[in-house]
Amino acid sequence: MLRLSKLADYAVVVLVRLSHHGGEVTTSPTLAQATGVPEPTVAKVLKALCAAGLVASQRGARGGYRLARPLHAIPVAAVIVAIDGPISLTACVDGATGGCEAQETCPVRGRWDPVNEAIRAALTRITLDQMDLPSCGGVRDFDKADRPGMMPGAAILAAE
Amino acid sequence: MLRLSKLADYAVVVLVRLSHHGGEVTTSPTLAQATGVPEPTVAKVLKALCAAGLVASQRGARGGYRLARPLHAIPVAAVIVAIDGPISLTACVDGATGGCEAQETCPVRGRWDPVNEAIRAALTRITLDQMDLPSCGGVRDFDKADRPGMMPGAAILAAE
DNA sequence: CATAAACAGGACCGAGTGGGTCCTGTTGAA
DNA sequence: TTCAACAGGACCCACTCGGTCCTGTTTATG
Ligand code: FES
Ligand code: FES
Repeated sequence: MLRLSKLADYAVVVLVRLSHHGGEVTTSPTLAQATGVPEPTVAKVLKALCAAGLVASQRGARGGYRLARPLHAIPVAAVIVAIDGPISLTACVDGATGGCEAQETCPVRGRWDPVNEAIRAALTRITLDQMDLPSCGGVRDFDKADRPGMMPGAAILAAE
Repeated sequence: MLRLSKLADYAVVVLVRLSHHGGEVTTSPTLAQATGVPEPTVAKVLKALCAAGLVASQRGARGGYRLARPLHAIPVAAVIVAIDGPISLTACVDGATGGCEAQETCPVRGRWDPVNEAIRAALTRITLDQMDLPSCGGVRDFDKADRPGMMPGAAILAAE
């Protein structure tokens, strides 16, 4: 349930990895090497993050990306919004695919708002630095570059 | 972002509607009429809910469904789990689609757990009765059956 | 000034999944 | 005995998303 987009997961990985480079600009191929995520995908993610202002880009030769803010100032909500965007195309919003024509009589009209809000709050409360520090005993050998088949993907939030 | 399955939305609508029938058994066609959700889909949802123990079924002629517990005892998390199930098929769980072979070195290994937990808590805290009572001024004419094109679908939780 | 490295920002395609439908039992009240 | 209604599958199609690629544009560097 509540499937999180895999791209968003990648974004978190990339951002955390990027933070380990200090303030130095880092190229997307380098990040791809370090994370094991295919390079084009890393580039795609970084572009989105840059557009959202989470990372700053340096164009031209010797260019690359740099964190725009420290990790502890980036809530996961910001990352998710940057990647997946505030997908407004609900059936309720625009009548794109035969949307609900009886909005004012819908039994759950606006009923998801509190749920929505609660989740949003939870996602805003947790920042990226909390996903970086080793707290569950995992191996943290980030210095070893090129991890072959690493594929971040705790991309599903299973309930219970 | 965080797209909620549409079936889960349907389930909430059906459950709330079902609660308005008191303890009387109600057929799925009746519920389909009342909610506007296509009948086969309602049946599908009800089967899942029955399997999860959220509703009780009465087989045979004059059969139907009945709430197994009052609304305030059903957290939305239970509904979502009943419908979508604790989808365990993460890339991390089974190596189905080239899953991560370097789980122990993965940078975000287990990092989503707190987020997961926070969302789960939020979803457990909110119960179905909170999605029923009119609190935002919406029209609540449940007694008028057959709503033509009603299509529940606040199925996307947009963040910010 | 020429060159190459690296980002920008699209278009594009294929696989996977979930919404929706249908069909065949099985149950049990009338 | 009959029929309404649930049980529990199988099934198909549309849509989305992950992933790739291509063509600019920018800017260090020699
Ligand atoms: S991708 Fe499965 S543990 Fe990191
Ligand atoms: S389906 Fe859009 S308001 Fe209910």
